[in-house]
Amino acid sequence: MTLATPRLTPADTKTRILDAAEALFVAGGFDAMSMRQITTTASVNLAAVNYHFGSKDALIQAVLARQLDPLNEARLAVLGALEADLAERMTCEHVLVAMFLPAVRMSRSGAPNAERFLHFLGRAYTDPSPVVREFIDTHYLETLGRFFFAFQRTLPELSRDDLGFRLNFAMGALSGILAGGNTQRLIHDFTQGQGDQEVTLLSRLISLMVAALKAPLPGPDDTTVLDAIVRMPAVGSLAPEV
Amino acid sequence: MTLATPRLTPADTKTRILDAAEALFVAGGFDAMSMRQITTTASVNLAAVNYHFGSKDALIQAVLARQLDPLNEARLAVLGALEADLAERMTCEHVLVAMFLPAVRMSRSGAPNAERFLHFLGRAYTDPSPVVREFIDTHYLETLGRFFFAFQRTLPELSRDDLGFRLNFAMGALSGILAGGNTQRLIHDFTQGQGDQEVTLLSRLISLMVAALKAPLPGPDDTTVLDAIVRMPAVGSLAPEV
DNA sequence: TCATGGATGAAACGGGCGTTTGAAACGTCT
DNA sequence: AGACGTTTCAAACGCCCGTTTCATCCATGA
Repeated sequence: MTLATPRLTPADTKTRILDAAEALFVAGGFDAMSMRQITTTASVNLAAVNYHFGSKDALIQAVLARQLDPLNEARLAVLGALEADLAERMTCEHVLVAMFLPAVRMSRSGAPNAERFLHFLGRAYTDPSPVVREFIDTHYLETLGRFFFAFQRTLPELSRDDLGFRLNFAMGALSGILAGGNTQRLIHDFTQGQGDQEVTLLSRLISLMVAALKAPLPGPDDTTVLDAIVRMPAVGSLAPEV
Repeated sequence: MTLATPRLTPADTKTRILDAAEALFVAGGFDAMSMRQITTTASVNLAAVNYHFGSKDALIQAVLARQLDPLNEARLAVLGALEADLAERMTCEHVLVAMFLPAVRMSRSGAPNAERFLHFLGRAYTDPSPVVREFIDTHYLETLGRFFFAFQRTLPELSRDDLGFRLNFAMGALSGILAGGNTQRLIHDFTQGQGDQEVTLLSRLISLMVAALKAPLPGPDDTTVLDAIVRMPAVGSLAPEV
C-alpha cells in the first residue's frame, strides 16, 4: 500500500497553523485565541486544525512542545556540561546560567525580533489555562527536578522547603518580567548599546536571582525590629478591621 | 416622590452576588466565572447581575474595588504614618512594611481562613483579562506612584529605570507566590507554630524583597567571569541554533 | 385601599465557540 | 485512464455565553 503525497506539502499547512497559533498565543494567551482567528491568520480552512491536530488543546500542546522541548534539552545539556567541567566548583550562578543562557540565546538567534521568544516563554509560564498549566507542569517536571537538585547541591545551607520557597519566588519574578514583554527595552536600558548584550542581560538577571537565593534568613534582631514597627501605635491603629 | 423599600433589603442580593462572584474569581479568574455560575451560586435570578451592576464587567470592578480600595487606603495610611514618624530615618524595609502589612492583616482578620484574601490579591494582580488589568492599572496608579516615590527616597543609589526593573521583579515574585495559593502552608512552614505568624511571614517576604532591591549591580568582574562561562567550548557548542 | 415603582423571575435573543460532516479537489500509483 | 488515500472546503451542529424583554411580585405613600 502506497501513501499518496499531499498536494501541498502537509508541513506547510501544519506549520502555518502552528505559527499562527503561536503568534496569537503570545499576543493574548490560550483563551484569547479562537479557532476562527487561528485559521484565518494561517489562511487555512477552519477544519484544518481538527484534521491535523485533533483538537484545540492538542494544537496548543504542539505549539508549546515545538518551542519548549529544544529549550529544556539545551538547558539540561548546559547544566550537564558545566557540572562535568566544574564538579565541586559549581556555584548557584552556574546553575542559573544553565537555566537562562539557552533562553537568551534562542531569543537572539531565531526570530526577526529578539523579544518574541521571551514573550512566548513568559506566556507559557504564566498562562492560567488548565491545558497550558498541565502541560508545563507534567512535561517539564523532570527538568525542574534536575535543576532543583543542582540548586540543592550548590546551596546546601538552605532547607528543602526554604529553597523551594525562594525558587518559587525567583521564578515567579522572572516570569513576570518576561510576560511583561518589554524585554527589548530591558535589554537596551542595561547595555546602553555597548558590550555583549547577551552577557549583560544574563548577569543582571542572575545577580537578582542570586540575591534572593542567598538572602540571609531574617534573624531574631530583624523580627524584633519589625515587630516594633508593626506594633507602632500609628501603624497598629491604622490597620483596617474589615 | 417616595421611594419604595425593596421587599428584601437590596443589599442582600447585591452582596450575595458580590460574594459569589468573588469566590468564583478567586477559584478560577475572570474568564472562568460565568453569569450563570455566579447567579446560581448566589441563589439569585440570572438577570439580577445586569439589573444591579449593569454588566459582568461592572460587577468584577465592584468586586475588585470592594477589596482593593480599603487595602490601598490602609497602605497609604501606614506609609504616611511611618514617614511622619521616621522622616529621614525611613528605609526601604519600612516602605515594604507599608506595602505588605495591610494585606497580611486583612488576610488574618477577615475571612474564616487566612488564605482567602491573599488568594484574591494574587488573582487580581495576575489575572490576564483586559477588564481586570485595566482596572488595576488605572485605579491604583496613584498608590503605585506614591510608593515608587517612597522607594526612590530610601534607595537613592538606584536609577529610576533600575528601580522600576527591580520593583517589577519583586512584585512579580510576590504575585506569583500569592497566586500559587499555598500561603497557608507557607505561613506554617516558616513559623513552625511559634512566634507571631504575622511578623514572621512579613519578615521573610521583606528579606527577599530587600535582597533583590539592594543587590549590587554586576560589576565588570562578574560579567567577565560570566563571559568566560558563556564562551566555554562545552557550553557554547550546546547552544541551539534553532 | 389602591396605584406606584423598585426588585424578581422565566424565557428568549443573537452571537461566538469548538467540533463534525460529507462532498469536492488533488497527487499518486496500478 | 481509473481507483485510492490524503487534504481542503463550505456548511452546519450543539453548546454556552452575556444580555434583554416583559410579566409578576410586593412594600410603600397618598
